[in-house]
Amino acid sequence: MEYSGTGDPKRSLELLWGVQERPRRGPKPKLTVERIVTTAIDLADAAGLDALSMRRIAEELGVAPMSIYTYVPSKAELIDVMMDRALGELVPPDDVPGGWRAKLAHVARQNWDLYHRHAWLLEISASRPPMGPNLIGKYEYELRAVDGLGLTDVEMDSVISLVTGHAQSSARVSVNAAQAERRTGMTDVEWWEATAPVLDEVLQPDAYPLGSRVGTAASQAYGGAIGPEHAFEFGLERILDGIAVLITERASG
Amino acid sequence: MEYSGTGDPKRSLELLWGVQERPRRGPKPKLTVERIVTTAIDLADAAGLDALSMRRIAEELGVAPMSIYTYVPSKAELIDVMMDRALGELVPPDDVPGGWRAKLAHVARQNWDLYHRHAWLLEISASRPPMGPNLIGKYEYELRAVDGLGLTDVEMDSVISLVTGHAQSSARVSVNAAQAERRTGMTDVEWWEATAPVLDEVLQPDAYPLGSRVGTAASQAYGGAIGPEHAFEFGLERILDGIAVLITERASG
DNA sequence: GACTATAGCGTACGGCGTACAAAGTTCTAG
DNA sequence: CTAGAACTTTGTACGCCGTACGCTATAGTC
Repeated sequence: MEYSGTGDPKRSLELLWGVQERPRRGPKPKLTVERIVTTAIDLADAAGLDALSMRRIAEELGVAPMSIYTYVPSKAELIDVMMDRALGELVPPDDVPGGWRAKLAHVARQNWDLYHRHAWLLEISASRPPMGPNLIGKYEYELRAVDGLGLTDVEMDSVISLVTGHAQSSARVSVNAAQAERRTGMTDVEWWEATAPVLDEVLQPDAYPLGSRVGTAASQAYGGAIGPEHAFEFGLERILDGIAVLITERASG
Repeated sequence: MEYSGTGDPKRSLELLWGVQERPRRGPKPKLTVERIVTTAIDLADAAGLDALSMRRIAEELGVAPMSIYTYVPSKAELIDVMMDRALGELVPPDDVPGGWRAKLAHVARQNWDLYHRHAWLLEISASRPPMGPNLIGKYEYELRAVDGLGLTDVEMDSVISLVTGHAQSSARVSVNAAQAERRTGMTDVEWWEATAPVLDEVLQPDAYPLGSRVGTAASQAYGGAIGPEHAFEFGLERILDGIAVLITERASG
């Protein structure tokens, strides 16, 4: 597990906002923070955060491992910058036609997509969020989706957290499922074929009637890759319905 | 990041269900899987999954590191067993008075509490779930909370995923916030005092009007430890409202 | 008493992040 | 034009990690 926000806040922020002034002496730098971040994101996209090592980044850049530390205080700060960079890919909901509901759905799907493009975002434990331009911008335009509906400020914040949290947790399931095969070298079918017989030996017949019935139905209806996406859309509809109830209450009460 | 379900499924299941037959020869084992799992859970509770190493467990048990591998094929399987064991602490919703709504709320809060007691559960990437008695039991009794309401099997599954997913994602925020101080050696106040001035220098005034207003309101209303819990309860209410809409549809349609 | 299955463990390998100090490079001050 | 300061690059080393391998000691079976 990698942790964000463990470094010196001042140094982190300078990095995130790119406010380091050009030094006036010394040899020309071979690299830039930009190039390091781009390389690191590519590596993490391809192989996950576990496979992202300072040595590996350096190798990719044709440089000694320790050279990276001239540009970035530690791996934690690098990951902060990677994260903020990735958030810059999100498309704000402002131009989405339709009311709050369509805009919130757009926000959720943008987040869902982003986690699939950069699955390593799900491996970061953001104790203290990297306060970069893109994170702050994200918060701002996501809030605009629910502005002017009669919700309190605190409710607006809660609604955004709920919707983005749902996107994150659904994406986690989806991404894990997609990665399981690569990681274990075993397809879902192979895994189940190895698991089911042993499970049958150990399970009392009809000990779990509901679980067997529902589990079978669910896996048959949306077996494989469609399952998590369906769960995401299903949950999103319920959540938006629930938010609609709140908005109606506030409007009529 | 630690991964579950990466080992041989057959061996994993034998471990989870405790069906290894007692060997008939050789020296008396010093340890049991039980003791190893208990020790590992205690260590993980205290210091997180990162600090849980085979060497550390062995030290705690007064044994050489490699001895653990007599009982457990690898760290991945050990974590599978730890996870299933932890799930055994959950209290089923059957005896909760009230209808589906009270029962689902109970399920959500049980999950929320569990993640706080065993924060390391959030660090496990469960690509293939450990099919132990407690995981299977959990699915069964959670489904009972929404049985007989006119929902399809697939909908029942989706509802449970939604509720437990919300508990997990809210707990993740809460746990991260609680751990941030220990991890960084810096309180929230100190962190913000170091962050805010640098941020002010770099931010255009009024560039983010909504974000500033709402962010301030949210952090003042539920500053510190209450924030995540409020977000959890808020989200739970919205989700249950949304599920109510679905149930009403199914009943009337 | 011989055989064998099993438990326990010492050693070693290849990975990680990064502290530290030495060496090389470029600019500035005098 | 030169000396030294500021800066970049890098080699080495430390202490962690999971665990493969093979040896030794032990306990049950024939």
